[in-house]
Amino acid sequence: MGRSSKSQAEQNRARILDVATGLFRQHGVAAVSIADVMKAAGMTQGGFYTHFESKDALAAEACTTAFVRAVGAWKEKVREAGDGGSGALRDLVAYYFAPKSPGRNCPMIGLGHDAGAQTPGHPLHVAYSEGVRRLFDAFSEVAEANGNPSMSREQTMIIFAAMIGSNLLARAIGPDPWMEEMQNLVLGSVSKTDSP
Amino acid sequence: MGRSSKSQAEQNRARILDVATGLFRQHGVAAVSIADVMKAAGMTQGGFYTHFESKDALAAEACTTAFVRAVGAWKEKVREAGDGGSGALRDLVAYYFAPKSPGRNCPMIGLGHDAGAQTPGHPLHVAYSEGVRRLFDAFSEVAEANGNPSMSREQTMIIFAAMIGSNLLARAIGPDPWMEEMQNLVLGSVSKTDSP
DNA sequence: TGTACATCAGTGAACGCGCGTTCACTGATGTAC
DNA sequence: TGTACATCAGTGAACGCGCGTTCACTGATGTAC
Repeated sequence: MGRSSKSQAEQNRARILDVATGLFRQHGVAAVSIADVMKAAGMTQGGFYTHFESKDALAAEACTTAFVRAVGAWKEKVREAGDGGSGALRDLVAYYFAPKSPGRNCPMIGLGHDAGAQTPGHPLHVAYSEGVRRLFDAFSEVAEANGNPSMSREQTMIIFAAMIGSNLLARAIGPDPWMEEMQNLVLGSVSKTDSP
Repeated sequence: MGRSSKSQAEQNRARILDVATGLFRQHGVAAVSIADVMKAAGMTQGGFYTHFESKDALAAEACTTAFVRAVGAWKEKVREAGDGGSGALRDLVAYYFAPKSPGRNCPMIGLGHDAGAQTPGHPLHVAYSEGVRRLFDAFSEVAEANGNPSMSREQTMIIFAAMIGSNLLARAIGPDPWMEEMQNLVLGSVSKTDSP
């Protein structure tokens, strides 16, 4: 196999990034090797460095991609729920809790450890911090447009944090009635603020 | 240096476990090597296997130790706050958020990724799951004894989850005004349920 | 449009390195008499 | 209580392995005429 065409190469780069984004969300950056990524992308590992300078560079780009996708998925869910419907936030939280393909796991949880291991200013750390902000902004926007004036910034932040915390435990512990109860209670706390 | 006395060996084993527990809480199991642990314990790496069967076995034991210590620290904080004082839960949450020595980081966050990577039934996974339950029980006990009948199981679980979620983000992002705001709001939500 | 050649995306073996673990060895400890 | 010897906690070098990265090579792609 010789040189690929320019468009084929672009496609290959996109595929590496796509596959890496999913694997990193599922296992974290440190637990996934370049060989894993390239194998999943259907190439040999040597070709990696044609497209990315280093694993670090890929991690940062994949982190950005993961958050962009998560924000996109959230906004689409809200659109599906209908404009300004008062249950939009509840639907969003339910979607967040719903079992998804492993590559669509919450990037705040999947990449949190790797981001925290970097010094501030490191590209992965920056990508993560900005990603979290964008996810919260999307969440907050839905909470505000929820047609419910009593949904304070405080409530929004607490539910956001509770959603993440319960999902962290659920992912670590696995299927468990107690974890389901916790998620249901968090979900229920959204509904409570729904009626004016 | 030849053979150590029986009591010295016991002390050394305890020291390895102690040091490993701290390092694992801070960095996670996967990011810490046996050489790191033994160096921190003041020994060479070969001696490790006199005391533990494998890194896996150490990880499980250190996980148990981490949660036992966390539960102990929580109970002591509550004792310091005074018996049944209505602000005990708030003090506990404030303590949870307070910056601590890295080896005292929340084990639910520090070990969550490693525990989640194991199959159910794996010693580390079991130790983690049981540890989380015990930490929640300790939290719940304080919430119930808080002298406040309006602190429902729902509120208890949500605050517990929110506490974990906001701390996960805070650890990943680092010092940040927005993160402080989030923690203050979570902390504030405890106070709100304090007065009957 | 054809031909000759430079480019470079991708291959696959190799690099140095750090990992978890093993092992021959040491000498102080614990024991038998 | 002393002496002779077996035990075994701890040392430090080595093991195989997988990691991130490099590199000589390949041959289809893109370009110059």
